[in-house]
Amino acid sequence: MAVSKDPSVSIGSETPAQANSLFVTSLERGFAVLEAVGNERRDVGVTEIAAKTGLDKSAAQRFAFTLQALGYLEKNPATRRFRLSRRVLGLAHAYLRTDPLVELATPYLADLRQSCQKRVDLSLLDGFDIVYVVRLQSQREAFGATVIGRRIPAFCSSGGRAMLSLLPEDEARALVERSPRKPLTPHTITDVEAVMAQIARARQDGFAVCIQEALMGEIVVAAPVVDMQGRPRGAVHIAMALADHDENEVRAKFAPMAVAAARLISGGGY
Amino acid sequence: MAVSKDPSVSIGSETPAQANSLFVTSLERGFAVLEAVGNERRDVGVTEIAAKTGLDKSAAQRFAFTLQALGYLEKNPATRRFRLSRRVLGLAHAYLRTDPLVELATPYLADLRQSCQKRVDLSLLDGFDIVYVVRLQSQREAFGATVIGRRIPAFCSSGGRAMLSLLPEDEARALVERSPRKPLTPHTITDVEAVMAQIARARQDGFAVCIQEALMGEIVVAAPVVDMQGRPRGAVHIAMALADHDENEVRAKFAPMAVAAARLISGGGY
DNA sequence: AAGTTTTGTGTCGCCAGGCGATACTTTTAA
DNA sequence: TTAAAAGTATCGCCTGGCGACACAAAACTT
Repeated sequence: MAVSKDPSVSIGSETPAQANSLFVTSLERGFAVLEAVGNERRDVGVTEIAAKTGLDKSAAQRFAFTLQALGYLEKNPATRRFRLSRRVLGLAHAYLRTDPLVELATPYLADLRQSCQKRVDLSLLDGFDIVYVVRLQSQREAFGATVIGRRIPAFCSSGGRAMLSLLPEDEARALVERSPRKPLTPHTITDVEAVMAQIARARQDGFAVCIQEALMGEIVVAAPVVDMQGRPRGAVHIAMALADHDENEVRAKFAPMAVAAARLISGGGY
Repeated sequence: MAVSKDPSVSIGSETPAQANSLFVTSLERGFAVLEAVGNERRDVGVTEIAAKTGLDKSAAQRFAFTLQALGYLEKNPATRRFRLSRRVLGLAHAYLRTDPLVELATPYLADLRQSCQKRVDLSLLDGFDIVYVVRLQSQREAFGATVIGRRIPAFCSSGGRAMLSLLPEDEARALVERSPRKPLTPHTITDVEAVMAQIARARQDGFAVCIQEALMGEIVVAAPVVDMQGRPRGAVHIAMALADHDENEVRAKFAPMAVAAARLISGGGY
């Protein structure tokens, strides 16, 4: 689920902050089970769930059973192991229908995709990562299905840097410093100062460009979407193959398109 | 969340079946709250959550608080009301990365989109509905963002009819009869016999065509994906504007492409 | 502006829902 | 065949969560 090593779904060490009396532990445990299952590509059994969540076997059994009864998990009758059910897509759909920024941005993104003929994404900042919330594929990209919900570290994504460039310098720096900066490709810039320089450049330009930092062969330009107070709310990405377009062309031709779209969305009254 | 009126998230009438001692009620309640919030476009407060779920105000408060603490709900500090958080996308992403059919189908769908230059979808059957799990947009469609997770009644969708055509006649009929058959457009066929006739035709043809039954101006052809036992596992859709293509062209040109793709996916060892 | 209603927040004692140890059954591995 | 491991079922204890109530803060009304 997480892009990095997966910061343990475990319950073991009681989340200290939420010792609040309103906190319903069972719910937390249920979600821990759900995420534990979701983190594995293969089906997982109750023993393994118990191990991954820190719950004992009985609890794992009960929560898995309940999630299955609710339709969020499916049980393979043959192996008696669990996997996520299509049902979880319902929540994502509800979110996408609900979020005002998504609703507002979608038509502008469609126009942008139409005019640039490249892959267009909308991402949001969430903790150390950006999350893709909308993806409009380009005509010919064969790879990557719909990566809705995918998370990428903000420090090495164009969208992340675009958004960070609008935060106060110290906030941005703090986030970069505290972020696990595991390189995603050989080209990922991980040095704090170097990343901050990229962010500074983005602040000047009004957009950020990343070259093969998240995915080999890919160049991405992103412009930030802001709310009425000027704080970053998201980012518009245009992504393409480095084989087809060099940095100069991206900055000269595509960056202004991303900026224009982001500005339209920002001004849309969100 | 549901496409129809929304069959009440309510807890009130204890789900009788799941009186099993393994069933963890708190989890069910938590999800009821989550879905109650997701069903509304606007933010909802604890009182309203209580009303919609049948929980009392205290319970609604506790679950909403907990879901917020877990990151699945966001609280607007101004209105003190809740909405779904982007966090729910994580589950969808995990599902899409996990499901073997999705993984298997994606490259074939990309090829199909490439060759037909239309919108291509993959759907699964779930209860009375089909659920869209993959969508590859066409080049110029301006509408509809990523409708991952959207549900459409099976009886009036091409994918649904394609899948139903491979079920035993009585099973298919039972599903159609018991399904709420509220028309989505003036062209939606709701008469059971008429729907069964469409399904019979699909059985013969190996694909189903729907014309403006789910969305005005849209014509869709779908072919079923089957598992090793020949039971339907999903459907490949090709959708386009009725303004651009008539039924004859769709049947002659696009149907074979959908069938071929579905067959490749079916044979992919799922 | 004062009153009135509605909605969100905080508290607390009671008790049933859930916890987890244990035992049983089935499957997988050796 | 045997053994180890994983899934399933049971059950008494006890604590987590339930829900009635009171309080505070908005949001309407007049």
